[in-house]
Amino acid sequence: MSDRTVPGVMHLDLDAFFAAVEQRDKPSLRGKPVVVGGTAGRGVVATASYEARVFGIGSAMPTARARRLCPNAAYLAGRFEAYRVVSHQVMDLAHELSPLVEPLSLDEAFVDLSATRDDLDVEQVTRIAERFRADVRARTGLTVSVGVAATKLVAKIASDLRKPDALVVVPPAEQEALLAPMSVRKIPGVGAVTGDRLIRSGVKTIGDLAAADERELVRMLGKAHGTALLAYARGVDPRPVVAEREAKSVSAEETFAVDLTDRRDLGERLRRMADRVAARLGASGLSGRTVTIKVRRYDFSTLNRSRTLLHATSSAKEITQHATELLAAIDVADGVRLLGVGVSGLSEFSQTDLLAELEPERADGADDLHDLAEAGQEGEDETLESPQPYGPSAGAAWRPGQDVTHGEFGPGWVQGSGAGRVTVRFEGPHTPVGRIRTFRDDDPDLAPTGPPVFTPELP
DNA sequence: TCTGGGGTCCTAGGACCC
DNA sequence: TCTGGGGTCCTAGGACCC
Repeated sequence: MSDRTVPGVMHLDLDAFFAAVEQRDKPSLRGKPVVVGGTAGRGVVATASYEARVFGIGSAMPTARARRLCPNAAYLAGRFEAYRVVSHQVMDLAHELSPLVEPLSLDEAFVDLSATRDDLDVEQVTRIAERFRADVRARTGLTVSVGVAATKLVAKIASDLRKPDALVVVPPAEQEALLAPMSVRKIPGVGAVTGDRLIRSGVKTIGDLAAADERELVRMLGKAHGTALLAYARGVDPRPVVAEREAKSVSAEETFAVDLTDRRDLGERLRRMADRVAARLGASGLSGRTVTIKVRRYDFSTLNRSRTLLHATSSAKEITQHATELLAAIDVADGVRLLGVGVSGLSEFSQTDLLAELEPERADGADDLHDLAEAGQEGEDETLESPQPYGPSAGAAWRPGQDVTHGEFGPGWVQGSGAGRVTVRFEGPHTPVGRIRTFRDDDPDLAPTGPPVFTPELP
């Protein structure tokens, strides 16, 4: 475990990650504004390239607004397969530094450098971190910002301090002076609501927070949040770097292009989302006892309804059954904007699941305390790859950014589509800027592919 | 400007048990 | 007949993160 007087915690954060992978793989986008996220009507920005940020575009902004701010940016739907490959490469490099790597998302992780070394000092961690950053660049072609400090809190703040492509090491002795003048909003966990509450009560900086009264903070923010924030502000952060945390829930949700009111329509979508959740549970050998649905209404108010079973399940039919019953009790007449299904209270594959797998015919549930509820009344068997007859991606067989290949022109990517046409630019990570061609969107020579292979330059 | 999708953690109240 | 305190589980909602 890390010693709080030694700069042993490293935080890594890939710069504008999704957009950077797109620019790497699409030469025509290098140096240009690129926005990755939901491209349909109700989409929001996941990542904007630094060139796009100049126009005021940032994460979580509605894409419609981003388009007004910068109509000429490239708007791409995202290629998570490609992002996962890169993320893996970076996490592998992190594991070369320490066995204690805690991923926070595809593009962020903590690494406990002190797990394998004693007596770390500022010079040593600087060397380690700079070599790591060079390795990431050579292996993936991307830049990563890194912060190193004695605690998670300070390491994370440090990695953000001089982004992009920067290393900031905070010697423990300088930590307090660094934090004190910063806005309380810089503390991860202090968002819009907590930030406003603090600022309205006169607590603007981390220094102010460190001097605040604990009882007052607890009254304002609750026990856990109040005491934790006060400790952070005073430089106290005992959280260890924890490798491999187990998943606590699995869910799927969808925001519709237009609000829905039709129960059959909603039920069908609920069933498809339950299929996806069940497939993911099955793939990771998990099942769960609590089924939850989420309903966001036309006015953005959000309801959750859940039910805890006597046994754990990963069955699509069973999840659908319970989710459908939960939905039946909700008034949808005014319009549903988003619908979701989740399973929590997870455990490793349960007995019932094994039985169901071994004896698919038998559903008598004799050994089952709960009413197994003879789930699928329609008797219809769920398939994982059901076609999507409607939805926000209606008719959008070609998504912007998608990798494709053409019989005559070779590999490329979709720039845009509509009105029966697809526009493709033919280029890859190691080609010059490519030519553009437009095809009928049912051109038999055009086919989707996986991501292009990025090969690092050899030393 | 009009708000994604995948998660985590916390709080509060009520049921229930000892 | 009235009144305890603590612990756990469940449900619902909300803040927050990337």
